[in-house]
Amino acid sequence: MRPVDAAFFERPADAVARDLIGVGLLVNGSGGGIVETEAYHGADPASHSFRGPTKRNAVMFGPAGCAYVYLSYGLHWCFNVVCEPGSAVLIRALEPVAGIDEMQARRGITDTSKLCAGPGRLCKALAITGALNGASLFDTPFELYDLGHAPAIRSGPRIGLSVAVEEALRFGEAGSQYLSKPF
DNA sequence: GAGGCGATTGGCT
DNA sequence: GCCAATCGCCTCG
Repeated sequence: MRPVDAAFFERPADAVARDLIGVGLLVNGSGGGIVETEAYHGADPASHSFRGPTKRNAVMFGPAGCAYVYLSYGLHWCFNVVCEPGSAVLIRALEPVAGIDEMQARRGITDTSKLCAGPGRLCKALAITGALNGASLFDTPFELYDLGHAPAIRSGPRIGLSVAVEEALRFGEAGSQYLSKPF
């Protein structure tokens, strides 16, 4: 598997999104394997960066490999990784591996197939908030690791958008039971 | 300075 | 399947 270093993220968001499937992500020791992502590129009408830098999306124009965390619908955090300037990958779902007890307690449920199945759920399970906006994924509390296997990848249209719905920029592990929605 | 809306979720019909 | 919750950001006047 390709090493997950700074150069890994300094690429177009769709390539990073595809290659992140099967990569392990931990926050303060809890997390698991990434099974679902979405790419948001700079010329993308659905991307926060589409109209240029603003206070909220400033991180998207900063260094690759940093976290872009924003509040959605006034109550859910969404976790992205910055790629090329103005682009990012939304982490939508994880297969729980480590710190499962902690994640179950934070979510208030025990069903592991729904623990991290969706961007808002994932952030709640891993305790990701706006406090981590701009933080590097190569520094604590983050940890990236190689799961050591290359899963079969599926792609399809992104979820929850009103524009650019036709582009197949959602990626996921084929047949995973931990997806927010099946492909 | 005010109004509208969103990369969602969980609960109720 | 539908709808409310809830607030920061963006657009417009």
